[in-house]
Amino acid sequence: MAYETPEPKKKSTGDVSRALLRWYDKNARSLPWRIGPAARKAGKRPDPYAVWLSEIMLQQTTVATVAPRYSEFLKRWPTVDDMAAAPLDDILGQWAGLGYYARARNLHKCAVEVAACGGFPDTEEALRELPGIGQYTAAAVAAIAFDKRAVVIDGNVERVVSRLCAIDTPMPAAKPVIKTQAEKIWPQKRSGDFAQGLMDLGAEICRPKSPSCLICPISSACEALAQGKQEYFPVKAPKKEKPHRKGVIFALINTKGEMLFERRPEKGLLGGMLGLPGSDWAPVPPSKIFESAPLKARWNHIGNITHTFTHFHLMLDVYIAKAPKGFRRVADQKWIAPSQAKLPTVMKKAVSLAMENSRGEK
DNA sequence: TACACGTGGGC
DNA sequence: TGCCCAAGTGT
Repeated sequence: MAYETPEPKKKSTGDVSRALLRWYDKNARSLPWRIGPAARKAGKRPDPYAVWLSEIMLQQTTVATVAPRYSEFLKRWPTVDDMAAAPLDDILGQWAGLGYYARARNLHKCAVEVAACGGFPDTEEALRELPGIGQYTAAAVAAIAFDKRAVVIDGNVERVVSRLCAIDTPMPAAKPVIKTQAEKIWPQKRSGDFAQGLMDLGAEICRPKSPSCLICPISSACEALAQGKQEYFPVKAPKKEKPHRKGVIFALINTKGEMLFERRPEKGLLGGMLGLPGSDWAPVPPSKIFESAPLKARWNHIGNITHTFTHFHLMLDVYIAKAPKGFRRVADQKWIAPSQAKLPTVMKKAVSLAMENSRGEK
């Protein structure tokens, strides 16, 4: 018998947005910064400050990581005016461990600007001018907080749309293609719910690995599924190899058991954060190891720690010593009890190793 | 356009 | 263990 399977009925673009919104109405994740679809329909609007804060924290960071940290931020600084009035170092300390510290520096800068203007602007264009707000965040805040129609494209949306339309141009060249296709399915109303629905779909159904196409509300319109190539999209360029870098780092301990920390330069890696003094991080270990030490002392090598950043692997040799009588810290240095220091993770690792080996050094 | 910029969890 | 990935932005 030569009968072919009839082509399944494809949905129109309007059908896709209706199906997605219907799915979102029933399956929206309950998140601390979110007004659910039912309350939203009843007219409840989220606080733009809360939406903005959550969006900044969620940049390249998982929902599971952000949720508790978001609540702490909101409790400490309930309004944008509170945040604007806080010292930058308090923001950075509260941000410690979250990574991408430029977000925290821009968070403060943005809060100051917004507080000075009496509130957040409500258009994508004006939001886009604020520090730390790029194309994605401007669209997200405009849509979610202000109910504006804005095409919100994050990693989830890219994945869903590239599969839906089987876009085989490799990333990031596919971005304009994805934008064009997203524009076609984007509804005029409920833009914020549609964006969040697409993101929930990407997180829970249209996952990077083993997507749950069987329960996907828009599977009948999915070209990737029709081709049996769900996981093939989005097509990505091959990754570059991470280089290895090395350095040394010094833990100086005083008689109170405090450790000497420095505030790192405002720009660049871990900018503005607290860290232990040490060498630069280069492809080779420093030739004159003790030139970067905070003083001449009997430094005791206790081992090394490793850490992988986005773009390189790092190995640091860790040295400890006890501060001699009469040692005076310089301006940007501070004595802090190690348990109380708000540190980036790589520094936490070095401090932990130093603490484990500090018997006899304090 | 390409790269700098963190971290923790999953497999 | 090591690689992939997560609601991106700035330069």
